[in-house]
Amino acid sequence: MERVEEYLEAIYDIQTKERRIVKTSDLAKKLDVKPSSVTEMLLKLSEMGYIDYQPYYGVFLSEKGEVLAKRIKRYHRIFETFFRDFLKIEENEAHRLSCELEHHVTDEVAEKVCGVIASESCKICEECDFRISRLSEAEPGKYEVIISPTAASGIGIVPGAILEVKEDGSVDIKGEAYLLSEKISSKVILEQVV
Amino acid sequence: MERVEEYLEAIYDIQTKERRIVKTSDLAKKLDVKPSSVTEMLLKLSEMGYIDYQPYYGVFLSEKGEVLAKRIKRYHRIFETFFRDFLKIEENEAHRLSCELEHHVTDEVAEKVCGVIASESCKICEECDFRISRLSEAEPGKYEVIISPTAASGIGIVPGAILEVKEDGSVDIKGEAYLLSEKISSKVILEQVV
DNA sequence: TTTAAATTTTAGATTAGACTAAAAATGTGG
DNA sequence: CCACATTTTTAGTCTAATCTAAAATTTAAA
Repeated sequence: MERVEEYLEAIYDIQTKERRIVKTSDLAKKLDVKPSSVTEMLLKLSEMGYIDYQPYYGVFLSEKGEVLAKRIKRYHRIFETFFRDFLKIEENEAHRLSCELEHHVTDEVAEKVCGVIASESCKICEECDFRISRLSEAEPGKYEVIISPTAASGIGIVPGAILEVKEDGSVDIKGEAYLLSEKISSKVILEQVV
Repeated sequence: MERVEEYLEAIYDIQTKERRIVKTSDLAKKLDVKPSSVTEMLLKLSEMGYIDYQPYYGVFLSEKGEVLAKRIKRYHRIFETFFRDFLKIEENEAHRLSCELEHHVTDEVAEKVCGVIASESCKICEECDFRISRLSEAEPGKYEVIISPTAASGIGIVPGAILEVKEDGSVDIKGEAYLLSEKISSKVILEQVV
C-alpha cells in the first residue's frame, strides 16, 4: 500500500504542476525506477480504480485516486512543517521522515499535530480552522493550555491550565507573573478562552 | 533492514525480560510468523554478526546486535513518549507510529524530540541528559534561565540570562551574589549550561 | 510516407520475507 | 532407554516490487 501511495503522489505532483497527461517515463524518472516497473504498477493502480490508464498514452488520477493522493500529501505537509518549523529539524531530514510517516498516520494524529503548528496564519491546510496559537505569538488575553513541554510544568503550565497573557508579554498563571524564553513559549500551544 | 531491526528488538526484549537463551519459537510467537521464517532470519542475522546462533539451541545478541537493539529501542521510547505525553495521542496509536519511526530516525532528530519532552526527571533514557531543574533544587553549577517569575527580573533573572548556583546556595548573576526565597527560586526554571 | 529513434510494454528473472510440508533433532513418560 | 510428542530446520512455493532484454508502438525526420 505504501508504494501505491507513493505512485499516486508522484502522479498527482506531475499532473498538478505540468497540467498534462502523465507519461510512464515521467514516473520512472521521478521515482527512480525503470519504465517497465512503472507499467506494471500502473496496471495495478488501474485495477484498483485509482487511475485512468491508457497504454502508450498515459495516466491521470481518478476521483478516488485524487482524494487519496491529496490526503497523503496533506499529511506530508503537516509533518514536514512540524519537523522543520516546530522541532527545528534540518530540511532534508524533515522531508525524509515525513515521506515515511505520511503513509502511517491517522486523521486523529494529523489533527493533533496540526494543532501544534497552527497559529492565526495556518498555511498548512484550509481544512483545519483552529483558533489556536503559540504562547510566543499570542495576543493579550485568556487562554487554555492545549499542549506544553514538560519543562514548563514546574510553574503550572500543563494541558488544561488557564493562563493570561498580559500587554507587556508576561504570563499570569495561578496568580503569579512569569517571563518565558522563546524556546519554551514557542512550544506552548494555547486555545483562546471565550 | 527494518525487519532485521524488529527481530533484534524482539530478541533483546525476551533476553532482557526472561534472562535466558532465546528460542526460535519465542520469536515466532512474538513476531507472529512461522518458526521456519524465524530460522531463516536468524541465519541472516548471524551472517551479519548481530547474533550468536546455535541451531536447535537458541540465540543471543552479540555486542554489535545489542548496541543496535538498544539504539532502536531508545528511539522508540522517545517517540512513544513524545506522541503519548506531549501530543496526547492515544496509547496504541502512539505505539504503532513509534514502531514505524524508530527505524527511520537519526540521532539528531532523537535529540531534538528528547529536548521537547525533557523535564527534571527524564525517565526516557539515561543517554540523553538534559538538565532542566528548578532553581530551588539546582545543584551548584552554571545555568541558563528558561522561565522566570517577573518578580525576579529586577535582579536580572530573565529568560536567556546565565547564572551560577554556588555551593552555599547563593546565586551569582551579573557579578552579584543573591539569596532567593524558596517562594521565588522554586519558580525559576533552569537548563544547565555545559 | 517511410524509416530510424525513442518510448512503452511484455516476458522472464531476481530478491526479501513470508508460507507449507516434510525431515531432522531434541525432550519426555512409561 | 525407547517410542512418541514437540521443536526446529530444510526444501520448495508464493508475492510484491523490482530488474534486464526483447518486442511492440508511437514520434519525428528525411
